[in-house]
This record gives sequence, C-alpha cells and structure tokens, in this order.
Amino acid sequence: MARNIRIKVARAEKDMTQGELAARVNVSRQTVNAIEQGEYNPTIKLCRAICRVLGKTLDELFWEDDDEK
Amino acid sequence: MARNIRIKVARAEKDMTQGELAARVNVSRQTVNAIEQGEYNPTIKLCRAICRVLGKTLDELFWEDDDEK
DNA sequence: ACAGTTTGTCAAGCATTTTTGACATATTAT
DNA sequence: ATAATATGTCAAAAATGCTTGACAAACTGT
Repeated sequence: MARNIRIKVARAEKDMTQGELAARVNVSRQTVNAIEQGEYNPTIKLCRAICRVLGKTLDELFWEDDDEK
Repeated sequence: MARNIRIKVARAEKDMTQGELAARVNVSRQTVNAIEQGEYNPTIKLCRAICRVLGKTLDELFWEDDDEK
C-alpha cells in the first residue's frame, strides 16, 4: 500500500503533529501514523474527518490512480 | 448515517445493478447495498474502486459536509 | 397473473481496522 | 550532551467492515 505523504505535507502546513491530528479526529496517534505509512485503509468517515481538519478535499488527500491490490 | 443516493444515481447512469457493481469491485452485493443504505462506512480502498468503476471522483460520491457520527 | 430479476434485510462468522500500552529512534532546542 | 517532543513500530485485544446464505418485498416484462 502506498505511503501517504500528502497528509504529512498538509499537516506540516497547519503545523500539526500526528498526535494533534489524531486528537482532532478522535483516533489514536498510531492510527494516524499507520495511515501516513500506508499500512492500512482507513474508513471513509475517518478520511472525511482528516480532510475537514486539514482543510483539504478527499480527492486531494486520498485519491490514487493505481489500483492498489 | 446518511443514505448515499449518489451511488445509486451513478449506477443508474451506467445501467448497472448492485450485483454488477459489487462484482466489479470485488465485494458482496450486500456490501454495496449497505453502503447505499448508509449502514456502514466503507474503507477508502473500496470507495476508490467504486469511483473508478462508476467514473466519478471521491468528492462527487463520498464527500459529506455534515459531521456524521 | 406469472416468472425473473433486483433490492432490502437478517444473522453468524471471518477479516481487517483501530485501540491500548509500551519502547526505540529521530528531531529540536537549550 | 541533555532534555523534551515527535515519529516509527510491535503485540494483543477490541471494534467494525465484509462475507455467506437465505428469504421477503418490489419492480419489469410477457
């Protein structure tokens, strides 16, 4: 699964740590880390929450052209 | 959780049944039905697969302004 | 009215996300 | 160099997406 560098960048733009983002979207820090590392697929609900906090759209943060898997 | 009428519409535009869409994205028909009924949150991977088959973007099919939850 | 297809729904079980707690490494500032 | 914060990672358990099989209700065409 692909690492999601875009979340990391968007987080940097907001000067936010993984822990802060995790708190804002009500998940554990490990979950945010795992998503950035591309270790598993979050639910659409969590993706939307992350987008709202980071001020981005689903397409900007979570679209991928290549069929994973 | 909100019913997703947009998938139903996009499916109709492609003249595709729930069963056909399910086969194309490798999930069960019940899963597609449950998503349209808004009964649970699919993973982002499944959302992307649905978007590719229906020729839509994540924002078009899966964005929601109101915080569900 | 009838047959065939599509959709909605239920329940039990399997698969994977997510949590919790913990620890090592990396980074930043003093 | 030291302390403090941030990140990466592991393992076991909890939560929830998803499957399978089945059946009723709704829709379509003949």
